[in-house]
Amino acid sequence: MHDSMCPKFDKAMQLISKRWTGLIIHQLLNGPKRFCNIESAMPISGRLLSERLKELEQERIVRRDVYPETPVRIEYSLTGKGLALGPLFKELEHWSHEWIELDEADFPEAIVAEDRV
Amino acid sequence: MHDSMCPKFDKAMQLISKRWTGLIIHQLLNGPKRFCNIESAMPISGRLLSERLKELEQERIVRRDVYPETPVRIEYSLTGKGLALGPLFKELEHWSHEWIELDEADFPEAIVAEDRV
DNA sequence: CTAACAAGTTACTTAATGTAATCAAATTTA
DNA sequence: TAAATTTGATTACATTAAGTAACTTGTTAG
Repeated sequence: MHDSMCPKFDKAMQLISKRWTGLIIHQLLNGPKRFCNIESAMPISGRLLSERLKELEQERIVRRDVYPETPVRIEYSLTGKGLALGPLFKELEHWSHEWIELDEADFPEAIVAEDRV
Repeated sequence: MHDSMCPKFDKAMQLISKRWTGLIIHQLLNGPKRFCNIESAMPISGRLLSERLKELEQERIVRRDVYPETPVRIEYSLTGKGLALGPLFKELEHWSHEWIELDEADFPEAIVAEDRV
């Protein structure tokens, strides 16, 4: 009978627990970024980055500013709502450094013998 | 070139941003729970709950205790690693109450006229 | 014997994600 | 003038993850 005692918390959880959303917000906590900056900062595809940014814009977590230079420059930045997530990500950083231990499988681009066969 | 500057943070994000994982941990922060308790506390299927609990057990975030009563009772609880996520969820609760505003679509089981046709 | 309960598992459908090619606009370059 | 670049996307298609419902195992109550 899933009571979901708090719909606000549920919605926040839905937002955060959508793939890539957290990493995108974390990137923008370091200041405004352009599409290609975010794309090259994590292994996300253009398709999903575009989709996620649109969702975050609709939630008023991210703002999209168009600079009609040449070539056009579009900057993504956090709104107040987005910036307010800063402490949460600081907390996740803290937890990860205290409790996560890495094994070989956690190094995403490890160069091992097999790669050079 | 996704540098992923911190593999520990990346892994923490992967854990948290997997569907249901956050809600399961949040449930267990209120004390040990059995399979059917968790299942009925959120709209997750037995299939996925079983899968997620196994993953969390492997990450040593959740502990599984078997009580050979009749019928058998199995209790899931948080380890120290899991309990250490408490502040993070407190922070998410805080953020959600400050910034999330609900519209009709966010009430999961709203009873509207159409349901009674 | 039949039903019920807890904690799953299996088979199958649907939705989300990954991959790669392509697009439009405005220049630069050849 | 035609081809090539650059940015911020979008489309088509393959793969993976998630949702749904029926079934399993072991035990006990009726």
